[in-house]
Amino acid sequence: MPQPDLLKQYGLSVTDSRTKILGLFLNSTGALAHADIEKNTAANFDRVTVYRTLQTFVEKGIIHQIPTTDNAVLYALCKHNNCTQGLHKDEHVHFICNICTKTICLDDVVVPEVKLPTNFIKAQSAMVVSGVCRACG
Amino acid sequence: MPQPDLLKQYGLSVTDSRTKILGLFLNSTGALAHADIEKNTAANFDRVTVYRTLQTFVEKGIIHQIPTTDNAVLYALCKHNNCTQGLHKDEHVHFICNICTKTICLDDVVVPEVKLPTNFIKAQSAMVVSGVCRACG
DNA sequence: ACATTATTTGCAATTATGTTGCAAATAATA
DNA sequence: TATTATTTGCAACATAATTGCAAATAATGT
Repeated sequence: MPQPDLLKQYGLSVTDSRTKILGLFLNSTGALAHADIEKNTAANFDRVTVYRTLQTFVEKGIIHQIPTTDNAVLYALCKHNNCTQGLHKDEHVHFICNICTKTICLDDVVVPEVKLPTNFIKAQSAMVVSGVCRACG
Repeated sequence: MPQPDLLKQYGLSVTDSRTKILGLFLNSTGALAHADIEKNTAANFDRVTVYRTLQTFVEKGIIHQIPTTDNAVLYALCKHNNCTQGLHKDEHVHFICNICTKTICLDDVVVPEVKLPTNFIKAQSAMVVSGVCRACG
């Protein structure tokens, strides 16, 4: 589906920045940082616009934030369509390659369950694995 | 072991800031953020000193950085003594309580293994679970 | 205990990161 | 195409983090 239709489907008005930024995600294998987006859009959008676009996409369930070990802020597309307004359900493992430094969503690797100590109640869980990715191995 | 001896053991010169900041970690149940440290040291150390002290502790394997889902930067003591210069081996699960917002190291809950896709090679893994902790449940 | 050497600290300046209000520009709609 | 609603970009602000360098402090050898 082309970007404009995708945006409409999520109830968003179609603007230049949204179309281009969504395009970046659709054409990227790994996750993107705020800085990647600022650099890679030929048309330069204001920092604020990028922040607000990313925020909107997260709220609508188009992209999700990725937990990292080094506390960088990364985003990637929600590929299984079970994310909705504000509720993200992408409990898949994320992989950080130490060679190419890309972060990849392992969409088919589910975060395993763990046995918590008594009286701890789980709501959500996230897992990040680092190492060498397929492309670099 | 008192802080000064601990510092010496790690090959660090004993200074006021290091002793006090290490003391904070030793007396704390949960993880600490940079801000916690700035607030809780009676003697006010410069922000830069706090940053550099934390960095030194991480390098020496005294504390480790904790992955969080909301990209806050948190540190906690390495309790099992298998962390060395630059190489951290604390693959335990971290728990974030949504009520008291504390982050707790579940030192005895090991991060489970996952089956990665073909040609992905694992080096390290981290897991964060959020929910309600024992104290708040 | 003290002088010398090495390390650490704090300050100032700089850079990066993220937020808010508001007027102008753009998109949706009727 | 006119009207309304939304979005953008600017300016200002707030916070977080890094660097160079001189002064202060700790370690070392005698």
